[in-house]
Amino acid sequence: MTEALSEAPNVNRATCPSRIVLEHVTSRWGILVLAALLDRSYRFSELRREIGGVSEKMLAQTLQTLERDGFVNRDAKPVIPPRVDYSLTSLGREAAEQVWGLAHWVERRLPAVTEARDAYDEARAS
Amino acid sequence: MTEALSEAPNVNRATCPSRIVLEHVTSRWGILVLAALLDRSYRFSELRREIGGVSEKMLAQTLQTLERDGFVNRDAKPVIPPRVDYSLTSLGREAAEQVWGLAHWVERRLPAVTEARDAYDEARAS
DNA sequence: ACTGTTACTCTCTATTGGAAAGTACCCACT
DNA sequence: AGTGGGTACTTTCCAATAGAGAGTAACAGT
Repeated sequence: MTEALSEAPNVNRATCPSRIVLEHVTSRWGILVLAALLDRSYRFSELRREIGGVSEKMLAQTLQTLERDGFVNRDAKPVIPPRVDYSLTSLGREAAEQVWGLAHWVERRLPAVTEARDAYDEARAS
Repeated sequence: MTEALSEAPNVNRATCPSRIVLEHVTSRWGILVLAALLDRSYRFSELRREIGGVSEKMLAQTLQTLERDGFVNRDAKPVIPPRVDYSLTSLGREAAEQVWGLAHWVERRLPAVTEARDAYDEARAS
C-alpha cells in the first residue's frame, strides 16, 4: 500500500494533515476560544473581553480557522451595529471538551509546576 | 483581596502563569514529545527519528522547557558517544495522558474536519 | 590520521505574532 | 450638520519566534 492511499492519520508523520488540525485546536488562542464557547455562545467582542490579552487580529484569525475546520459556527446578523454570534458545532464541542480538560488540569497542577521550576533553577544557580 | 495574593489560576487572565505552562505542553513539539514518552523512555536522537520533522534545535529546546516544568526527567550517562535518556515524571505522565487524548481525537476525527473544510471552501469558491 | 556517532549549541534567515490604526456602517446627541 | 460611539473586522508595520544548517566536543574503531 502506498503512503498516499488510505493511510491512517499519524501525528508523528511530518506531512500528516492531522498535525495542522492539532496545531489549530492547540494554538495559543484556539484553546481559550474553544474552552470559552463550551459555556455558551459569544459575540466577537464578548470573547475579546473574556479572553485576556487577545488582539482583534488574532481573535478574528483564530475564529476563521476554527470555523473552516468545522469547530465553530459563525452567525452574522445583518444589523447595525454588527452582531456576530459564535458557537460550537458538535465536532467543536468534542474538541473543546478535550482542551478544556487540558486547560483545567494545568490550572490545578500549576503549583506542582512552579515547585519543579524553582527546584530546577535552584539546582543550577551559580 | 488583591489580585496578587492567592488568586486561583485562571487561563483567561493574560498574566496568569498557567498560560505559559499551557503553551509549553501544547506547543507544536511539546505535544508530540509528551505523547511519545508515554510509551517508553527515548534517547535524544530516537525521539528525533520518531517525531517527523523536528529540528535538533527545537527538540532540545522543547525538552529543556519540559524538564524545567517538571514533566520530563533527563538522564545523561557519562559515556562516549553521549547517551541521554528522557522519560516522563509522574506529573508529566498526567499531562501526557491529556495531550495524547487530544492528539488521538484529532487523528480519529480528521475525516470530519477535512469534510468541513471542503464544504467551507466550496461555499466561498468564486 | 581520519571517520563515525551522539547530543547538543550557534548563527542566520524566514515566518509568525501582536499592537495600533484604519474601515464601514448607522444611531444618538448637540 | 457635525461629532462621538459602538461593532466587527482588516491592514500595516515592527518585534519576537521558529527553523535549517553548520559547528563543537569527545572518544572508539580502522
